[in-house]
Amino acid sequence: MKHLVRTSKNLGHAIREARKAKNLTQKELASMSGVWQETISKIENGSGGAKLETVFDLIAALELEITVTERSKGTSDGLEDIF
Amino acid sequence: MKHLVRTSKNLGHAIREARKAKNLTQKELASMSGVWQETISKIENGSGGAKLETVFDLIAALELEITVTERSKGTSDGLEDIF
DNA sequence: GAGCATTATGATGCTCAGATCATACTGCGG
DNA sequence: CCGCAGTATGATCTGAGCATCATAATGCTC
Repeated sequence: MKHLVRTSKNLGHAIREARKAKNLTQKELASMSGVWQETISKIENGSGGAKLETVFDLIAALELEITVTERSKGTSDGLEDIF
Repeated sequence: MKHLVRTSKNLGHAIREARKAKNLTQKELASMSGVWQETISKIENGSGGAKLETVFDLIAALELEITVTERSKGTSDGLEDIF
């Protein structure tokens, strides 16, 4: 699954889905990533600007990857899961 | 061009390239995005965890998009510009 | 190399994220 | 219901990002 991310909320959503897909609890992710469970909760709910570093820690622990590309002009090129 | 991003430094690099590709100065980007030129400089040089919001502001102004996907197991699937 | 444009660095004050602990809320199984 | 696992919320404190201004360093062009 591919997540187009434009806001903190989007990112939080993507992270939550990835975590659930791996059947991890916030607490487990916390000990894996070094980020506190409380902080993960806030980030997943998109509660305001987290720090980049923190997000990268989570991304790494969840074995996700982030790519930056030029915005596809034709709105959606079809398959992304935009939310 | 597609940038695989794992660290703040990567992101900064991607942002700088995108800015240059659009022939914008940091100052111009600053007034477009509402982020200070000094802050842009720091972010482009990957000087520590910027805030997500700030980065999203730049991403939006540069008409880039961020996608989050599962990490491709087979190292590189070939074409990304990893740095 | 002078001079201007661009980018980097330094200092300060405010604001807020994150660490930390405690606790409240929300399912869900029994 | 009750209790437990999971998640969210609240408070405090510390540290760091960002706005802001000033200035230094760098890069170009002539």
